[in-house]
Amino acid sequence: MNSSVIVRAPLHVQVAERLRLLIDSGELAPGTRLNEIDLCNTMGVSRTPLREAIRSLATEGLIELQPNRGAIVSIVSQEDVTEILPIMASLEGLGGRLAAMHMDQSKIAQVRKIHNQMISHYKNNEVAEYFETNRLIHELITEGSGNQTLVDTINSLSAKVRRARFTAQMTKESWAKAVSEHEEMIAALEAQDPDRLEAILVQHVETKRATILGAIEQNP
Amino acid sequence: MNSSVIVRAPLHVQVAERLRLLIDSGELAPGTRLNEIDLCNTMGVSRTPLREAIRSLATEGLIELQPNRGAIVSIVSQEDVTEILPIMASLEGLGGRLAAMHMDQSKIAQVRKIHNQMISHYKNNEVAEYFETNRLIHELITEGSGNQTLVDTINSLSAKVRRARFTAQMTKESWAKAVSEHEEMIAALEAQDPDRLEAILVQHVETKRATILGAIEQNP
DNA sequence: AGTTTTTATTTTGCATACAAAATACGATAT
DNA sequence: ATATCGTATTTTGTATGCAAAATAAAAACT
Repeated sequence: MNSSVIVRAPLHVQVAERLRLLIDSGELAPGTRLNEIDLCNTMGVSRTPLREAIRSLATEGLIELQPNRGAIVSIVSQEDVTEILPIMASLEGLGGRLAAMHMDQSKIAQVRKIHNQMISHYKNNEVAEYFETNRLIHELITEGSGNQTLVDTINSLSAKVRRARFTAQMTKESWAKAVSEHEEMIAALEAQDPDRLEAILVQHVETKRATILGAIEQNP
Repeated sequence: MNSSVIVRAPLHVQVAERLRLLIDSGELAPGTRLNEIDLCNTMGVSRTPLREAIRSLATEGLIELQPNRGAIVSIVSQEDVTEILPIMASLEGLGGRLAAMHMDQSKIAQVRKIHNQMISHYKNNEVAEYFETNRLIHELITEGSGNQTLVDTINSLSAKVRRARFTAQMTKESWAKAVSEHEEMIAALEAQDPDRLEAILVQHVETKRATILGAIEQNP
């Protein structure tokens, strides 16, 4: 008996993953029309699994179906972002509250470690590395909630905001503010203070919202 | 030129809707295996659109794919419900907060009207009608937030909890408590007090959580 | 009899083929 | 030259066919 059977994922799942990656990386920009035959050729699969993958990503919201006219990479509007961020604030706040209650010392220490890395990236002005460690910290805290549905829900919303790519527009001031909020986050987490961590995370997303909307104003 | 073109929905969308209905109504019970050929016959379509629909519902979480072995109606576990309800509490709270800020008097009056209907259903012990009006009130408040993404997110989570069908297990006490919380909700809404409405809604979902978990205890 | 092995049947996964709609193109008319 | 109509081509939507995997059934063996 073998309980760890290796089952290679179905084609439509693999295709969905590849498409998600292409969309997330911006290689398939928002608004791009998805030509089935072209994609089939580049991916080396037939139309059936490709179409199944497209349907999946459509229900995920990454792709928009246009009946009889195929599908396009969905466009994340300013309104979408404005709608999503308050939801993210609530959910990240909840995640932080639960994480402060449930995370053990070793995991908290791990977050602290990455936080320190992030700070040094900030000081060295290493933007890409900063964003990556930043993302990782939020991910670890959310996962620390122990609520997988919460993690999934946040990820799905977060993916859309990320795709809008306003992050690069961060000013010196907003960056400094974000970093100082992160200091407070870690302190609240180490103190295992749910109320405080929740409040800081809600505030943190609010800062993010202000940053993003500020950036949008300048690029109309 | 005609801007209101009638485009009949693609088959896979129609099929997905019918499947969703069958699952939601319990006609397709959790755990039921979905035989493609059988479903094709009953629905009068070929396997291609059916499979596309199944993939969609799978990413929605209503269906679980089992590679090389088809799909089953996904089973909502007690853990799932335990995870979902705190999220619903946060989101409904946010919805209420926004609704208290944005809803106009006529819409608030509409909620009051349905609330009064709900109360009379409660007094007459009309359970089904009570639940329907109850659901409608929550829907109206959430929609009153003006945040469509929030509405969608809540609906998606709510659908899973509803499918678990623990609602029938409500005791006299928990029912009374829910009703009194609803009185407070309406008062807060009419006073257009965001903080209060948010707090009540969070509390309300907490009551629901206690009711459901109490019911689960008795039916192991 | 019970268990394993082999064979047959069903069911899913993927590819292809055909039909319908949409788009692109060109000819004709004004 | 532009606009409109009609035809050709492309692209999507749906159905079907074939291969592989899984399940069920039958046979062989202990």
